Amino acid sequence: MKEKKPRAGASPRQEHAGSETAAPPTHFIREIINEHNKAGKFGGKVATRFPPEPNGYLHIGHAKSICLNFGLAQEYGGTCNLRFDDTNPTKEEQEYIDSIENDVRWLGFDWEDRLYFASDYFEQMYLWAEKLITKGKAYVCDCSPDEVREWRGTLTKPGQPCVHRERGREASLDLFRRMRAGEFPDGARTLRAEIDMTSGNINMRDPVIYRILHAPHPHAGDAWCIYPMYDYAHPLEDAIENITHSICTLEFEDHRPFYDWVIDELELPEPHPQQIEFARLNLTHTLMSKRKLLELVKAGLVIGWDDPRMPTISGLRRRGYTPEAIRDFSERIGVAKRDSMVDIALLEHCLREDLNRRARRVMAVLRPLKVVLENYRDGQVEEFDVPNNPEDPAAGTRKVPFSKVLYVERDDFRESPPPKFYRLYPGNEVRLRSAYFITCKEVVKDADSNVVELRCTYDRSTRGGSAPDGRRPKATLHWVSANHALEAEARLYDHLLTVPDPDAAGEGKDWKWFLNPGSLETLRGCRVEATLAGARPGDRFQFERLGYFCVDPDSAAGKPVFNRTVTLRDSWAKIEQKQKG
RNA sequence: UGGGGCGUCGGCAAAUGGUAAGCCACGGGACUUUGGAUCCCGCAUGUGCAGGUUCGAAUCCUGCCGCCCCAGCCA
Repeated sequence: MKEKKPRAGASPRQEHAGSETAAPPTHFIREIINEHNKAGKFGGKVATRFPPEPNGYLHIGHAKSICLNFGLAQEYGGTCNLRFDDTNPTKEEQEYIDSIENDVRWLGFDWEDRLYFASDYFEQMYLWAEKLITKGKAYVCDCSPDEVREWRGTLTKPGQPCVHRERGREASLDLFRRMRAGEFPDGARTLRAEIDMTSGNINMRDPVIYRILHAPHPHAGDAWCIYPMYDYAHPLEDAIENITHSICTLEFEDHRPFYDWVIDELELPEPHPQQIEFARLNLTHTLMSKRKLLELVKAGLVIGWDDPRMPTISGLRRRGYTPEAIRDFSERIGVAKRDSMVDIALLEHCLREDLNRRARRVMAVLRPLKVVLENYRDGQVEEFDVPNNPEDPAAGTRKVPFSKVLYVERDDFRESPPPKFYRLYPGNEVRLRSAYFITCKEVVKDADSNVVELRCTYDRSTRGGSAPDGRRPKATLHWVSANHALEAEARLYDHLLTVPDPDAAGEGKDWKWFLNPGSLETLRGCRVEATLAGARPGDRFQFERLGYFCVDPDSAAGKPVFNRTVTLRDSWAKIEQKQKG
């Protein structure tokens, strides 16, 4: 948002660009704009818009579009409008409008006073529709949906005009006015553009531009019972707002001829907005379809739109993602016209890079294993200074209490260590971060031979974590003092899907077949540093050696809940994985 | 078998006729009080395929092949 992240050194791309002014990496849309500017097409102006339909929550794919549209406007000293494309009241809700505004703002973009609704233009659109009828470029059609489909032909068979095409302008105008007046039931008639039933482009075979929908509208209320179709409305919205570059996704490429037709036939002022299509974002191991996401929410497979496993902006936010990381990601993936699938590892990389720089470090033991220091005095408590962020000395240090009974991570102990395991095992010495070296002397088990406690000794000469004789344990462990730690819940998230691309994983399996049953693991009884007692929902931390965590709104006083945003890179896990084959 | 797009490393993606950037991932090494971070090194004798033009082709031409989108009164 406000702070410009001073990345350690210039970005490699910028270095490649070769100047201090760091020209952004280019892409075909920038080139189109540059050409327009060179030719003076829009008088050097750049006016874009982000036009969501309020029928769901925004996701990471929308973030790409938001960053593109608002980013381009910023770059070229232009403007970007937030415009709700609310032409279908049967699917739209105020809740979605609110969430979208919130998400765009959270991402760090500002539409100032340019918040628009397509529905605010309905009267003008209606008047223009009448003009089309008067010009003989539109007619009221009485066909049923099935009949429309039949007359339309197929991909390889041209369509044919229905009788209503010939009914005359006056009749159409009269009927259209009565449609608006509410004389007909839903679906009884439509207004259609009159173009070419034989066009190879099916979008030009007299597309429907108005339909009857007796439904209240979340923004326009009950003012209308006929609503314009996207294909008719969108070019007009753009024209009304003097949009110069109307950026949308690839599937609308086929619609561009109609987009231009509408503006041309209505003889709207030049220069007309230019529609430009780019490839939408696809991300591995997740879903990028509003329909499927809605299904997850409705089926209760996730707790809501903001479930931290969701690729929604609200889900990512709750998970602990930062707007900076998402914006960086959007820039790095580039903009092109080829269908692509971006590895979610890149998103995670951008996040780690951002969080590493700014997240406060803290020690938290997720799966506690009790450690008793046999040679440490009962009741003694020491406090150690622990750095808050090694990446940022200015973040200072904090005091962390240490005592005879501690907890360490259960994963950090093995009774019989595999090769290259450097952590605790009988007889081995390790460092407790910022505290002492300890050596495992004895393993205490319960009746079922579960390890329940480690008896260790500490070396008092290693206070602070370094030995006078210079010996250096190969492992440094995080820990908490049993009597001082705070109990917490941790929610560990993994990918939503078990496969990178459910559509490619095939064999006729539905995407739901690939939902990851391990996408959420809830851990209770975690022990965290007492300094976390004052943490507020949304606060982010690095739990040393484990990952980045974010305080969930489900937290209660004294009972914090942490979402694991992303793990740290874990080279031991890789070694272990390889050992397992 | 109509129309519209797109094919460059495992994944993104530059190169705009002058001899294949960068990032992620992956592999190796250095350093390390986070097996974190950081830093080094490696990673397309070749741009879907086949021809052609040219001193020179990922870029131009021809012909194939493959993938995506379109038959909502959704957007």
